[in-house]
Amino acid sequence: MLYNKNKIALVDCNSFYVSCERLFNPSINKKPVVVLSSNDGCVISRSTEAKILGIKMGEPYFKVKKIVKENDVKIFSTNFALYGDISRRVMKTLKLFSPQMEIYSIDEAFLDLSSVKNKNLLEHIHKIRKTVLQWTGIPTSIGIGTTKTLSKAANYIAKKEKSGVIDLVNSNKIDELLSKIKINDVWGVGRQLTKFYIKNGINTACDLKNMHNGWIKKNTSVFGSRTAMELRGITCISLEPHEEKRKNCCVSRSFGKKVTKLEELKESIATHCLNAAEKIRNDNQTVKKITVFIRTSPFHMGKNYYSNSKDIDLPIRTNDSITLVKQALMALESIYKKGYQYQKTGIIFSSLEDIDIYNKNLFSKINNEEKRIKLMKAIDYTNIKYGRNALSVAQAGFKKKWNIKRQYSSRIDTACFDLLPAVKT
DNA sequence: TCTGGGGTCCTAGGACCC
DNA sequence: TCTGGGGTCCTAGGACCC
Repeated sequence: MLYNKNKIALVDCNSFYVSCERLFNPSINKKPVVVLSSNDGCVISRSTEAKILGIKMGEPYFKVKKIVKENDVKIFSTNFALYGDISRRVMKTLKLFSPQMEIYSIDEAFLDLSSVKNKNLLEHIHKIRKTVLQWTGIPTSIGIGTTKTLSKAANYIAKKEKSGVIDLVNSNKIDELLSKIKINDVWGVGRQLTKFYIKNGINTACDLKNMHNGWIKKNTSVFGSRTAMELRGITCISLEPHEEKRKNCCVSRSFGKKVTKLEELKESIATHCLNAAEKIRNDNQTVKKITVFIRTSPFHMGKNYYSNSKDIDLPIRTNDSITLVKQALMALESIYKKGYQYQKTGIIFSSLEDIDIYNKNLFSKINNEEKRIKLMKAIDYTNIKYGRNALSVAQAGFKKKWNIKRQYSSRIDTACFDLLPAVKT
């Protein structure tokens, strides 16, 4: 086996959404803070202080209300405009340390640091951490290993260290450290695999690493053996520095309150459809298949539960909002049933392709196609300038009574002048 | 009363063909 | 009326991620 000389760092922002809110509100530093998901439904980011209080990730807000009240926990609704902007600043800073970088999520990136000498490695990652904090105000943890999975593991431990940094490349205690990671905390091991592994006596990352490869291959999918090999330092998941265009685009929302009327469902589907269409136009893509889905609350199964979806295979690829909304509403009407309390609707665009590939449509059914393309461009431009929904179609509704709850928003938008925080002098 | 949203990849099984 | 084997491609659904 070849000795793997890769050095992959995983930089992960600590309690990212909470850290973003703290940037503009220093009074909540060192206090318990949580950020809620859309519709103020679940806890999706917690400060260390909130974690200590026992608030779990993903827990519904109504279940932790008592803890929140008793401990004066600060609450925020999501503000993705803000988090996205801060994320871009963090990534831009990281890129200076390695052009070979893969943005893995809004708050994580893999960096290829193979060219850094071993003896300088630790110093180097401390410098990355310090720079990101200084330039963006966001605290991070950094783990480094010879594979992505090992860097994830290192990062997991780094999060608990005061230094915020763990180097598994130059470590002779890899097994010891991996023994501290429970099997369900290993990257790539989810609920199902955890159940299976524990049943077979594999309880930690170290157990999995030292398990016979033949056994893993036989009993799990390629996924399982890939993870185990990566823990041994054999690269199976390579770094992908080039951003790929998305292959699917989904826009869905839960309602702020239950909805029964077809008219209101129509408004929501039209709204989601417009947002999705804007997204794919922005990426210069067209769509071939759309799926519309509606459902009542899955948490009250059996009690008049209804969930259905409808696919429509478009005769011609398009990204024209008007055509797409029309199709989506037809799909909705075919699955709508009276008498249900709907909780969520959504739309999925799949088999997306680059627009250039199918630029010319011999059989286009849209009259004046050129004009329509110009119209879409005008809509997108106007909405960027004057805010989303400045220009819309009538089907999307005006009142949107069904719209989400967003009770605790910090209302900071770094791209909107009126919502910028003011500094008193 | 109140339970997020947006992705990717893998696999089994069906449809179809020779 | 009986009956084979092998291949490809597509899709739905599951598992996983943040």
